[in-house]
Amino acid sequence: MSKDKNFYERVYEVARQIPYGKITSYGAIAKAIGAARSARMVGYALKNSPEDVPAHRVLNRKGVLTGKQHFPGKNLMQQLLENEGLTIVNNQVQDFEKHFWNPKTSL
DNA sequence: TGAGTGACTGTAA
DNA sequence: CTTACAGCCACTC
Repeated sequence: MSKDKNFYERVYEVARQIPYGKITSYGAIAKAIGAARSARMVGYALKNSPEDVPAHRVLNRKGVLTGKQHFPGKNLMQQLLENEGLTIVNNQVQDFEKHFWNPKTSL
């Protein structure tokens, strides 16, 4: 059981706010919840994320699908992103900054 | 209780 | 430009 379950829920809450066709980074979410240095934990939390959380829209700061291997199937994450109008080459999103969505901006 | 781990990030070479 | 290293926090065993 987690002591700071609130941390996870914060991550989910922000992740759910990611608009369709947009993407963000782990660090961005971490900052949004006030845990800028816990970007790694964001990814860890997303690993346990419920289905209503679009974890596939969360990438690392380079725009690489680092968590692709954690999704069911082999390239589900990429397919989901491509389905949202994004272009992915070599596990990396093209025009990452262009589609980047800052959680703090939405707050 | 302590050590190990990770869907990361920023800085250095 | 790319590659390497260290710092970071929360979680698991």
